[in-house]
Amino acid sequence: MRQINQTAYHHGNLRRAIIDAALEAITESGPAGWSLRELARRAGVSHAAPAHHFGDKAGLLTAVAAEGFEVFADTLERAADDVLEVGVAYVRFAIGHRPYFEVMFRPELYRVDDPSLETARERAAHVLVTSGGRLSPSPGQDRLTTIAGWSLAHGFASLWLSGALPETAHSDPEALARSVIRFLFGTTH
Amino acid sequence: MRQINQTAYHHGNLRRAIIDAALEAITESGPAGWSLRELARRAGVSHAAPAHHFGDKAGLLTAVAAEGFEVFADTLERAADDVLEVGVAYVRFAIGHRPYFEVMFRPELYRVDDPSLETARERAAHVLVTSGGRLSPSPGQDRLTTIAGWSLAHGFASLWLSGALPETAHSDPEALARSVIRFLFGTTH
DNA sequence: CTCCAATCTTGTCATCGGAAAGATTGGAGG
DNA sequence: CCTCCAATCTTTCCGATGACAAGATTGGAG
Repeated sequence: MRQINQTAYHHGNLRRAIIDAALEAITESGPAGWSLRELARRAGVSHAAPAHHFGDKAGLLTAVAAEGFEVFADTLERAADDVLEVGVAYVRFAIGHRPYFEVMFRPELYRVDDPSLETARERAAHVLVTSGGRLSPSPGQDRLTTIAGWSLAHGFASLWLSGALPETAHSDPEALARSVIRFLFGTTH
Repeated sequence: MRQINQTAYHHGNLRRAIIDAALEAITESGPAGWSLRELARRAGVSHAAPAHHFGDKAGLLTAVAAEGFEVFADTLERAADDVLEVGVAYVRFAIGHRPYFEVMFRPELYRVDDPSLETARERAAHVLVTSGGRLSPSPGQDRLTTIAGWSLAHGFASLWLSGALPETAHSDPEALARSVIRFLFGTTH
């Protein structure tokens, strides 16, 4: 059993500590408003310690995005029974796990060909495509339905996060998202 | 009449040159993948010259966002006759003026309380709200319709720009956007 | 023609990302 | 129990950056 004390040469779980610090920092000032050195300071290690685990800044953000896509896929899969709730779950993830979301859909920040990241991303995409198919009025419109639902959920989440939506921001975003989705895809579900 | 030569102490139109350089740089590597000093080099001036016109990096991005919202508002207003085309115009702007779009909806990058920026942003919002009202099935659903249409257009544009949409990316995004919008809001317009 | 204010340059500082080289230590294998 | 290796972390260094201060240049109003 490791003791967690301040003088230990080995941190014990630096990788996790740095990712957590990154999530906090992203929450506070976005995916670009902080430095690797600051995260190292927060974790109580030297400024070069993170490099061992992540290589560089893009490596760290790759780890963040990969973790994000896994939580994302889990969230969507749990909601997959009720098709309309998949869209709500999409919004719930974006708002409830904002720092992940803000990295995931900014591919210039990380390495998109990371294997574990790709796996989780495809898992999430599969739920979206399946839901789109089940919601489609005719087999020929599966693709259109998927893109429409995806765009709606993604757009609502992005606009809400950026604060672009009007006074709306003060109310419950998840409930509002549910209203919007049912408004467009029918209320009979 | 000023001569534009390489040895002139005064650039002549540095403000515009720096903004143009910023738009190019953002196109190449996103809103964070460049430095003020690099823009100064591209414009052929010293590294401190931009500061006189914009103060700091946030000041430059404020100018970019303000200009973007003006072009944006113009684009939407021109399409305002056909309600469904407002959504298409939204997507056309995002893809045709990508560097503007990538800054505009990232408020942590600039000063959101800039007066000229606020004016243009409200002008754009007005077109969206008006279109939502005209598309709404009943007066009580004006707000929901506006948010739905806005989310759909914004989400489609964002996903297309981030490359998240499937093989779709190879086809004509504007036509695809039109299909998606008509799919959800009816084809009778 | 003069002179001021806008514009641009030079110089400086703390900080950053990244790389190199060395120190420490947990734990596998003898 | 001991040794030693590989993973982990530190120290040191470099070029580049954003921001600021002080000084140089010049267009154009009067």
